[in-house]
Amino acid sequence: MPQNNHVTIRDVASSARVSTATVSRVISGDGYVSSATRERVERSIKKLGYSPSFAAQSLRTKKSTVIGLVITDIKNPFYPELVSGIENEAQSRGYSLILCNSQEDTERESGYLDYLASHRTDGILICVPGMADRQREKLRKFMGPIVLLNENKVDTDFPTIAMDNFEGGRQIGEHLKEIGYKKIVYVGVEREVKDGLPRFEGLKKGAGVRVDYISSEDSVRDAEELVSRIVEKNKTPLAVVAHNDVSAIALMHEFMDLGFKIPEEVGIVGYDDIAMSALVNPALTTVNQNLRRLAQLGLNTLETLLSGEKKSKGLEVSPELVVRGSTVKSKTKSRAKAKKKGI
Amino acid sequence: MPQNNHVTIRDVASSARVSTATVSRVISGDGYVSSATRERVERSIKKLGYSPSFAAQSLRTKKSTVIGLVITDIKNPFYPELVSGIENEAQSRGYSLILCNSQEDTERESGYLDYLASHRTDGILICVPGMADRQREKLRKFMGPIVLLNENKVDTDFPTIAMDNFEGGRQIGEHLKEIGYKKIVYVGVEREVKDGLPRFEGLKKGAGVRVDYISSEDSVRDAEELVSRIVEKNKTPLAVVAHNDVSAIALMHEFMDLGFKIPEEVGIVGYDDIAMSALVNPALTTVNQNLRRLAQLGLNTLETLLSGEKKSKGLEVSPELVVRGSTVKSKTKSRAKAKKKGI
DNA sequence: TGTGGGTATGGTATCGGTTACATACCAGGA
DNA sequence: TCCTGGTATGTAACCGATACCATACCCACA
Repeated sequence: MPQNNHVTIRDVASSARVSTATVSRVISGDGYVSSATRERVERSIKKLGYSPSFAAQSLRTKKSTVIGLVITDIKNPFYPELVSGIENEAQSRGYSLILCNSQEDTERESGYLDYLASHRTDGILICVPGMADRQREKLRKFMGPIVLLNENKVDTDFPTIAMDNFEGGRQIGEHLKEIGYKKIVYVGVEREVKDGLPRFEGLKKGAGVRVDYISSEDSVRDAEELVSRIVEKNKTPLAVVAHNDVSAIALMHEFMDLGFKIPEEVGIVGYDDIAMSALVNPALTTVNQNLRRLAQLGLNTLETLLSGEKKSKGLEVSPELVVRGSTVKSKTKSRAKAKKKGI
Repeated sequence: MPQNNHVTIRDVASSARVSTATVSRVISGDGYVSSATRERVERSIKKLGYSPSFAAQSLRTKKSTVIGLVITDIKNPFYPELVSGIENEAQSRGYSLILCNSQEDTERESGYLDYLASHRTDGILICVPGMADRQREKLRKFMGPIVLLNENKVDTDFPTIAMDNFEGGRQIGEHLKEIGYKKIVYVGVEREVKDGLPRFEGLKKGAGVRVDYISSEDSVRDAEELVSRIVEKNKTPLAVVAHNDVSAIALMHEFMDLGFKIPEEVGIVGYDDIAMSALVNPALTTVNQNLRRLAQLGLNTLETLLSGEKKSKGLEVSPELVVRGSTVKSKTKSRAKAKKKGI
């Protein structure tokens, strides 16, 4: 690696025989600079490999063009999609992201908030259920806009972009009614009742048949037990609606292990539409939460708040059902394919 | 949100009736401060909600305690595991992470390197195959240690932590030999031949039977075509070894659609051991790359380089085979369970 | 010729910390 | 008594940018 001292704006200035002010004008692109000077400066910048110190810039301008994104756990397959959507949206608006994995840990949440504050992050996006409540104090002290993603708008003073969970549930319900399932079981995750309840309500509304509600702390770990509870109490055919795709996939796995036919005997529906859901067998019927839209609205809100306006709070994003093989038997692909390939 | 001006060290100093130097000593915890003064300062800090400006600190000290982590795409399920491992390791050593999604895009790679340079990031971890070559110039100019993760050590001047791909392939091979598959097909991803080739070689060595090599640009998108190529040229039983788990799951899906029995007729092996691999049906036999170890070694190397020592380069991490239902028929779980549950 | 506005550039205070150095007090040993 | 060294605190230069202000030139127009 190169020698110990960074190239500064002064090095560039003296190399191009101008003042630091002129170099600064060249970099920022506003103020008067003759084209001859500009070229000379740009050559020097390139020659020396200069890149301006973010610390100095942000100290002086009191802007960081960085926003914090707090999530629970990047290993939860829901988040990579969200992060990716937000990152693209942020980048296209000139912001970069500090990613904070709170890991469901109050200590870490609060540590990250200090961190974001000391970095003078321009704003914060939070997508951690319940965190706004827990960190009320710290958040109130933060100097800059805060937007909650996927949080219920009624619990909080902060602007929120909510997901329309009721509507997602309703779409699932209608779909299942159409197919003709007479019995539906909703499998919730206890920590996420706030999202789960409206989905459950929507589901009942859309399906118009009886819907049972069961839940556990960790529906993946407990998949075996949940499934045995379901099969003890119900006769097939029935539909199982899980709180998320990972859970749905685990449950589907268990049902298949027990010899149940999917979707004829047991229909499975997930939520989130993670990438993997299209790849499992049968592919999973699920609800796409429209994260791109969420990202756009989130950053829109953040930007309007940054520009000083008061934003009307409480936007909502509509999800969309994605129908796949776990509820609807796909045409016997093997035949179709065999023909196509001439086997 | 609070009023426009941040609390500075001067505000704290005047509130506690000491100089800024004393406040600084309290914060950093070194230098002489009487316990009475320390307490007074700490009370003021808490009262005012002060948190030191990272920009000012890092400008003055020329340290950022931030390291950059460059990956290709957080949506690739291999990465969340890696990111999470590295983040934990980094945090426990007092570093925080800037996550850079290069998206396979040379422009973005180079943009992120500028970004990391201007942030005066203390070091960079790169886990993007081939990037070190493409960005040779920029990397050479970067002032600080750079460690390549999962990159072949022979191609580069930078210290690397490699994954022992040959060994991973070998373990798969031995496992398949033990089961008795006489025919094996390796499905590679063109962009990742550098990892794929040693795995293929290890596979041949371990299996001791014929192994075909086919590949495509995107083995998920092309799963249908790949599978039809495989079934045209081979008779069952055969084993298919994919370059990664996502690809393996997609291929397995296709085989099942065509009516093949897994694992009796077609055995499937993946690579990476992503979380989903344990949840699909049948669960996927795969290779765990021991990312925690990778994270530890990566940060060890970075830290020794930061402390000025020259590190002997070229460490390697050994992977471990994880055997599941896609190659070995699990005991008829349904029976066992039915009994256990008294059904 | 004088004035004014557009263009081009330089000087320098400033952002908020850290740290070298200076100062001052106090206790204990020579 | 004086000196020494540990403890405690303050003063101010400095890190590397930005941006306000000043300066100066040129040209057009009154």
